[in-house]
Amino acid sequence: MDNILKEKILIAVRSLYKSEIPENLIQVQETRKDFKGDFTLVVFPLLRYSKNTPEQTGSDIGKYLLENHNIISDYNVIKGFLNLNISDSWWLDIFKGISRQKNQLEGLKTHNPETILVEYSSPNTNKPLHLGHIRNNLLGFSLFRILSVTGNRVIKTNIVNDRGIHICKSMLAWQKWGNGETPDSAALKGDHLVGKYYVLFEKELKKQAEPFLATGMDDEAARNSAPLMQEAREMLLKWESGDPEVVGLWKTMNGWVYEGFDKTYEKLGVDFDKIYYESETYKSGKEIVLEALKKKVLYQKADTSIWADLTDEDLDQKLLLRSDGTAVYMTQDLGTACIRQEEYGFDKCIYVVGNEQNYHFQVLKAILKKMGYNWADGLIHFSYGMVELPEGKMKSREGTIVDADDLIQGMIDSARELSFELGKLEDYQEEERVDIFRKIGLGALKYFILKVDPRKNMTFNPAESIDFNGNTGPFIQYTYARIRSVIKKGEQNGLREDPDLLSSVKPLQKEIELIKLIRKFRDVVNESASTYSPALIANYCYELAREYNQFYHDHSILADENELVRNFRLVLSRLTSEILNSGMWMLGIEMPERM
RNA sequence: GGUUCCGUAGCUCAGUUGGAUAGAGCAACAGCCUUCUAAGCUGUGGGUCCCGCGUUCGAGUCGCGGCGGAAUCACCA
Repeated sequence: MDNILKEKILIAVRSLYKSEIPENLIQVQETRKDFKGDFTLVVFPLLRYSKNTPEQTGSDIGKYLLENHNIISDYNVIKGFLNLNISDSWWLDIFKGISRQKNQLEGLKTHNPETILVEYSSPNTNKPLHLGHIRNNLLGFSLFRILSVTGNRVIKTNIVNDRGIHICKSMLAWQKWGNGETPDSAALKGDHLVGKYYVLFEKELKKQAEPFLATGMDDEAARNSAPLMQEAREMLLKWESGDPEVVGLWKTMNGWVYEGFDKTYEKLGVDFDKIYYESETYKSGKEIVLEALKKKVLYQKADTSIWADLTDEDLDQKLLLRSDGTAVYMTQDLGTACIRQEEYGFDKCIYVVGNEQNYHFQVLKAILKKMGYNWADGLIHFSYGMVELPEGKMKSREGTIVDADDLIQGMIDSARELSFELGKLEDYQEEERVDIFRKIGLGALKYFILKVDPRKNMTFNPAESIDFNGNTGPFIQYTYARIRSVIKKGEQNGLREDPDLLSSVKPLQKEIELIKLIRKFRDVVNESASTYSPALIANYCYELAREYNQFYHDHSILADENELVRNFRLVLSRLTSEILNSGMWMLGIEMPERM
């Protein structure tokens, strides 16, 4: 549409001013709400060809277009802006085209399909998931849906950080003070039980570190001097050498954690096609590093540690293997990337990882390229912002971590309370209500997080509950439920859509506004796919729902006396509901039929 | 200190490749349910778009310099 219009304008100005005007000077945008018109041509760039005032240039072009194209029904000029009205029949043609689509996701698969891995979640196995992980999971899953819809082969992967000193801390605390406690005996989710021992470890460690602190040691050194810390390190060494007892405990406790994680993932509605474990991938990272050392891409220091020199790329030197031969974080990421390229031959691998690791991924890519892996160009760090509290970062030591399970349950409970206050769903079975409250509570949570530009840090205030009114998930769900209700009622009264009745309608302004928005859906999805931004879809859905609610408020759908109007509004409503449903689906948000 | 990111209404956030008088929601206040779901709709108040300079016909948007905040610069992950 915009392109068709642009083309017509280009031809018009070229013939008016008899010169080869470059295409990029034709700037068409949607007309602002407070002016009359549908699209606006900015005429300033054309003045050097028209050699005339902005006003005169605008009306010359407007007059030409009005005379030569029946798409244009009217125009007006204000300062250097030519506002064009599109004829009703054109809007209706577009509308009819969209109404014939089987579903609103049809026809989005336009660009060349790629194989894309999306890595997200990536938890540590020593504590439960928190709000930061929720943002990560929702973004990753939504990206998967958006990229799939636009025609790519997308593989969801998760890499679990299941080894290292932090895991040993929980293990050691459990061993010392756990008395054989299990998730069953404690009636606690496995990840929370393990997290409890991690916290206990830190608490005991702090106690033990105090005497050292008193001698004037700094915090770090004091903690390292505590016997508990030394025990934890011994345990890590035992784990790395395969000590059966330690490995056994490690397996048991990680198993508890996975059971707990699975429940949280299920609640969030996210899943994975392939899960990697660092305990399995770090070895191949070592091999790759040793190989690269042979090829002299890397170098070895006197203490036998191995390094990459990236100083000529304005990056530092980076350690890849310690002098004792053990791997660091970067090592395993190198290994994992190579394994993934072998297994999937991906075009892109998108890492959904917080912006605190920007440097890490810059280095990761640089090292792989230095090693000669050209596919490393396809590594993309999807760097999202932190979730912060009003007073700053969440800190486990200060107990300000917002737990994922608690938050989810709290949202579902709030949905129930609000529904009760409003006197909704009273005639429903408890089973059905539970399902609806879950959809609404999670809808509110997910939308709250996904509507924000992923790159930016965002604030969550635990003291203020997440809203269910205004620019929220439930607002959009509510709009959807109302439409569904209208359609069902129409069906009961024998009202069915009739495509043949669409041509002779005279749409009202509000209805045209809706058609414009409906038309825009496809562009928004493509834009969100190319910029990796679910937020665009979220904000679009809100805009559409708001526009529809105004229409719904002002006009009757089923009770209008004109059959043509009833039919038209029914189709308009149906399309709106389908697009809201599709849009929210891409955000991983489910829509209730009633609420 | 170096690098990167951020700074828009009291609060949380939008703001397309630079375009007209910078928008929503929350909170506050005032209205609208005998009618398809009021988790809705309408209205009022609320702004030095951090500051300055520059580029441009035109800057919240681009460039430079400040100020403020965050992250990172580990033989942690």
